[in-house]
Amino acid sequence: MTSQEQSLHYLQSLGYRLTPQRLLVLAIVAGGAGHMGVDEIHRQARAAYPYLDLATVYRTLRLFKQVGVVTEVDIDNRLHYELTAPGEKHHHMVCRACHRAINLSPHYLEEFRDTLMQEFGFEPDVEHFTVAGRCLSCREMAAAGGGTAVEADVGDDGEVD
Amino acid sequence: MTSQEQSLHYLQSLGYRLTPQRLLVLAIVAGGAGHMGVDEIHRQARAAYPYLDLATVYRTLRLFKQVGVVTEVDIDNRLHYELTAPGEKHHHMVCRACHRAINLSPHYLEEFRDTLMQEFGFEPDVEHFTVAGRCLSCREMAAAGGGTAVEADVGDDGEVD
DNA sequence: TATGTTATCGCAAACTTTTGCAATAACTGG
DNA sequence: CCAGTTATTGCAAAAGTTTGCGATAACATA
Repeated sequence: MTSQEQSLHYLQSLGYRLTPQRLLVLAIVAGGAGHMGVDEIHRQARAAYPYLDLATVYRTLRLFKQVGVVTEVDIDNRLHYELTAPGEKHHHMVCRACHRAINLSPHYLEEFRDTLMQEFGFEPDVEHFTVAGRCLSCREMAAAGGGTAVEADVGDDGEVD
Repeated sequence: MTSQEQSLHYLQSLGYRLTPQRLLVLAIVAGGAGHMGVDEIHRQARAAYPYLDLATVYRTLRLFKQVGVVTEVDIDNRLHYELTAPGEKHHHMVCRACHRAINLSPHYLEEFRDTLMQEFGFEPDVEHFTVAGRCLSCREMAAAGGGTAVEADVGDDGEVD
């Protein structure tokens, strides 16, 4: 049984229905390399089934995320998804300058998770964990440029016109 | 010099201009108790200055967040802001069931931050850090209900109609 | 105080994501 | 295999957030 079939069985066992739309979206996310934007998933899906609505894509991906079939990553204010590989799960560090997503092994989070559980009884959503920040190369570039804070901000994200 | 005046001086020192709109938004966020939604900030601002546009509120808050004057929290897919209290900063745990935001001392993050810096050269945005998850009371309630996964999901966020 | 430069604003429109609703189709039990 | 139940879909519209652009106003300089 492939990983996709496993996911589908799992959905069914939770009481969700298996629809062509869900099969299609799952196949596309599984086929794509790395994190895919919602619009790209929708475009590919329409190639196979033109009536598939964007709202369905959003709903489907939200469901997949909820049950743990896919992992959601926020990249530059847009949602991206990738297949959750059971056994080799990972989280993400997203650079707010270059918007690259770097994988992060769950090992780095276990300690943090345990602390939150013990101290607050709060169960963090480590399935869908993302840290924003700045990656090494972007930090080096910013340091090399060495401008004022305002100039640096312009380069980073265009806040200043 | 009040904390607000400090923030304004800081903005100016970075090369940003002091406008009535920025003063107003800052005063409102400073006056509000806890995290405020964007619409609420906008509503209060319009009471004092009716022409202030929602886009300006968004831009202003984004700027404030960027320079560290306010802290952004995502609560139930909506942006909320609160004044950043220097010296007593904190982060947030947002429950995905009841949408309450629980404060988290930065102490719990220092270790994690250091690890990321050392291992990957990645500088996490600890200024604006939020963890999603489920709080103690919501987890207890879910456990008490003890329904199926589907029923539990309905109660949680209405995904299933 | 007058003048020039340009960051910021207001407006309108775009974009991303969510939601209400009637019609449809997936599953269940007979 | 047929009928009943209801989760899911497509569509349309709303909600939340961002962006382009010309006009305005904040700051710097003289």
